[in-house]
Amino acid sequence: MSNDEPGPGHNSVAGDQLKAFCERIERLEEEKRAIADDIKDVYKEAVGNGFDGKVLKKVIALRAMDKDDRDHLLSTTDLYMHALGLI
Amino acid sequence: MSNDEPGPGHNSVAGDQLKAFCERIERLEEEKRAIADDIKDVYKEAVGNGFDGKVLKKVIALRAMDKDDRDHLLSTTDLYMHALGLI
Amino acid sequence: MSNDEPGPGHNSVAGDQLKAFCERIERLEEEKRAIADDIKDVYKEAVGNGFDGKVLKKVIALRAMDKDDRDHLLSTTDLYMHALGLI
Amino acid sequence: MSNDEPGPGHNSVAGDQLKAFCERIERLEEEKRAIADDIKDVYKEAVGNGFDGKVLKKVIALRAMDKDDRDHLLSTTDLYMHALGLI
DNA sequence: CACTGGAAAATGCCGC
DNA sequence: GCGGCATTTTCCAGTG
Repeated sequence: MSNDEPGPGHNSVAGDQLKAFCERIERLEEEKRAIADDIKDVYKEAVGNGFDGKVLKKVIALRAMDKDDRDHLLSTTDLYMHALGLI
Repeated sequence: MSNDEPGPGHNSVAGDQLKAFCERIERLEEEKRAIADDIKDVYKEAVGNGFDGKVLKKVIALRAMDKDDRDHLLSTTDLYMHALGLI
Repeated sequence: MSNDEPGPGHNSVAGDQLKAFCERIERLEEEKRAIADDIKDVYKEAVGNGFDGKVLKKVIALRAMDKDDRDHLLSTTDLYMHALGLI
Repeated sequence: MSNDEPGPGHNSVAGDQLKAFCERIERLEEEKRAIADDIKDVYKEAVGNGFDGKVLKKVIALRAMDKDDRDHLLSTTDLYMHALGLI
């Protein structure tokens, strides 16, 4: 070992620091996972109430956009669908 | 529509329910995003302290596995790498 | 090892087989990557001709669906957007 | 309509161009899908011959890296795993 | 400002 | 048939 200190073991400082980082990240990831599960539950509840989960997700994405972007997206999509005879 | 009340519009009940689901999901997604940002910050801090972020992520994934799976994975990987002359 | 021949090393049979599998997969992945690049190029060409790449991708997905699914998706989306005042 | 020509319909030029782009992309995507299926088949064959598919995928990724990156990755991972007592 | 790499989301697949 | 997992795809940030 590269030093003479008593202590818990080799490279203990960096090792402890590494472990601390791992634990902080793991804790946060656990929280994130819990929220992701909550989101899934809400989708399930919505589906259970007769809503279409896939469409629900789409409209939430549309709500997140600013109005101009959303209007452009919708009108261009419409235009292309007509040109292709999809509508 | 199922009632005769004056009101904000047709299908207001289902519309309100839909809006409520959207808002619950949006709120949770906001929380999730905040935690994801925290995770990124911790990674940055670790990198700032000299750790390799990519490797850190890998070892966190290994820590999440149960011991048997991890040992099997590591030893099999080693075996294949030797067979291929990668090591 | 299962024979007495001099040779490149231990476990050469399994090692050769492993290497062969790797090479077959790598070859196919290379082909796949080349086609993915071609697809990107076509999108770029379309954008260069004034089309909106994102919308183009959306309508291609719609074309891939069968008519009933597509009609249901479009009408439900419309319904939800109206209910939310997005349209 | 902005012209008086007989013809298949409004905006037929852009519409035809759009359709042509769609068809080119769809054709390429079909090819890509076929190759992806081939890759899956090879993995299945490898697994049928006793190899571990997940590990196989990992070593293929390692083979794709250049030697210096790979060596650094492997040694750093080892270092961290020891520091964390995973090995 | 295009481009690469990496994170997040969406889709599809498989086992239960 | 459905939930969980893996792959794929999409998005975004960092970088040259």
